Amino acid sequence: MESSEFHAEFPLRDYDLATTLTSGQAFRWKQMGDGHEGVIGNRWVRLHVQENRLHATTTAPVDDWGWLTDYLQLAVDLPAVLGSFPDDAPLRAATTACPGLRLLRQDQWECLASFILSSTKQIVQIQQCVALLCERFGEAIIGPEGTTHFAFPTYHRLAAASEAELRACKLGFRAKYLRGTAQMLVAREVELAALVQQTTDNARASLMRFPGVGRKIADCVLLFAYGRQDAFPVDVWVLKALRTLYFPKRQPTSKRLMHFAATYFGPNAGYAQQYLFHYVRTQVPKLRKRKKGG
DNA sequence: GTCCAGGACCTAG
DNA sequence: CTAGGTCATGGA
Repeated sequence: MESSEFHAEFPLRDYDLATTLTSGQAFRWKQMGDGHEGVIGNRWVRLHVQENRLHATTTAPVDDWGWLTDYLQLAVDLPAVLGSFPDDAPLRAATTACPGLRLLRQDQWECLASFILSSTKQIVQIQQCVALLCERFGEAIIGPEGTTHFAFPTYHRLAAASEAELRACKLGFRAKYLRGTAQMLVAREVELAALVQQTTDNARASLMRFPGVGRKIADCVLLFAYGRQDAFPVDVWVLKALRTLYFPKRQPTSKRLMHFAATYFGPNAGYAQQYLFHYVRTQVPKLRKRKKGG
């Protein structure tokens, strides 16, 4: 049986797709040749950019591409976002270093589950864990030429898995957190869809009821899945960015740093955070190597 | 071998 | 309230 492919094109402006897909907010994208392949919901998709046009290919018929344009947030006016940032040297450097870096709008459950896995793990390890979870617990999806891919597992499926099965996906101590969260969702103790109507503070408090979800992971989910662009996740990299770029001499307490982060960056603080995160993670190590080698 | 990774949680002071 | 230990696992 011959497999069919379905194609669409979209104009792209101010959008670095490769950097965005691999910037540590989503964990299922693989660079393949001149494009990226991944799974959104229960669709396999290949994306590739040519001359300011996005070419998308899937293996299931599509009558409405909203699932893709929404995921990629193609309608966001990036210059307007950058224009809302405070005008300071660190952000000028960060936005210059990676033009076109964007925030995605991901599935709420997948994002929550992925970031429960993320604690004290490197991005490559998170990708490994997510891939294992999908292979072992996700629904099969038919890709191009009969290849098999997997959707992200439902919380019903993960709630039914044993802790040992989850640990076999290299989750370590995070296994019981993921299982506990899945079970709370099955029991409807928290409804992810209902958080859309809540204020950011209330939604954050609801997310932090899940085991393994503290302030940082809650903010990641608010930012990457709920579009709360004022959410400002502070991980070890962002902490390093704040300390070295904004307070190189002083050594503020972490409480004061958090207060600075929560009040300084404005309505699109989450975007600023993503630029700072990517900047210190990619540029600062280079500067170190130069110093060491030269 | 050592340090560290998109932390959370528990305990002790 | 803050500080420190613990939890797994693998990359650099």
